[in-house]
Amino acid sequence: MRSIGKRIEVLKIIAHPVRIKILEELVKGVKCVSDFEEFLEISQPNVSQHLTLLKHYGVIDSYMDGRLRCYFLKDPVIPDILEILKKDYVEELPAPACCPITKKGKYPGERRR
Amino acid sequence: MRSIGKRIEVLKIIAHPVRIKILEELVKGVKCVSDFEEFLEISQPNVSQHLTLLKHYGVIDSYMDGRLRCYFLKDPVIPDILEILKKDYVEELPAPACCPITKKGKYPGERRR
DNA sequence: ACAAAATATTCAAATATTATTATATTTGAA
DNA sequence: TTCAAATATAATAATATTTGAATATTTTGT
Repeated sequence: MRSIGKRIEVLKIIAHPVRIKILEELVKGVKCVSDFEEFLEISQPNVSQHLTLLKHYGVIDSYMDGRLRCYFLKDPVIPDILEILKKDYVEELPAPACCPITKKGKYPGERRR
Repeated sequence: MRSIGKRIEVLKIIAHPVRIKILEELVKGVKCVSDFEEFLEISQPNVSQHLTLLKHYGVIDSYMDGRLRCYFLKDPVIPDILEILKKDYVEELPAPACCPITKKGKYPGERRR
C-alpha cells in the first residue's frame, strides 16, 4: 500500500485534463498509443509523455503486443477517483453552527464575512 | 454541480501535502488560521496562502468570529476524496487478458515488456 | 539486413506553482 | 483613537510543469 505522501503525488499526477481522459478510456479496457492519438487531440509525442508519466508513478502499466504498446490500469485507486469525479453532489456541506470553540478560545461576536 | 473541468482543477488544488492536512482538520470541524499555524509547521503567511487558494476554488469558506477567521469545508467532494486517500487497497488491478482488440487491430504476438 | 510503422526520448521555451520575506489590513480592547 | 493580535497581500526567487519540435528507438514484415 502506498504511503499518504505517495498517494497525494498520484492525485496530483492524475489531476490533468488529458490524463483524466486517458484514464477514463483505460477503465473501459486496454488501449494502445495510437488509439489515444486518435481521440485525444494532441500529438503522438505528447500522448507518449503523458503515458510515460502515468506509468512512472505506477498508475498504469503496459506490454508490447506486436508493434503496439498496450496500456492498462494498475492502481486500484483510479476507478474510485473517476467515480467521484462523476458523482452528483447536489448540495454544499452544511455551514457549521455559530461560534465553535477553537484552540484560541470561543469568541462571542456576531458572524461577519 | 461543477463541470468535469472544474472538478479536475479542484483535484489539482487539493493535491498538496499541506492542503490535504488542512482539509483533514476541517472535516473534523471549524478551525481558525492560528490553529493551523500551530500544527502545520509553516509560516503564518503560507497558511493564509493555502487557505486563500482553497477558498478561491470553493473548497472551503470562512467567517469572522471576533478576531479570528474561521474556516470550514464547503465542497462535498472533499470527505469522499479524503476517504479514498486512506482506503486500504490490497491489490493492483488485474492485468488484462492477452491481446485485446484495439482500434489498430489484434496482433497475435507474444507479450513482451 | 532493410524499411516502415509505432512509440519514446530529449531539449528548450513558456508558464505555473511554491515558499519566503516584508508589509498591509482588520478587529477588539484599553 | 491607539495599540496589539490575527490575518491577508504583494513581490520575489526558486523550482516544477507543460508542450512542441526534432530526433531516436524498437519491432515486424519483406
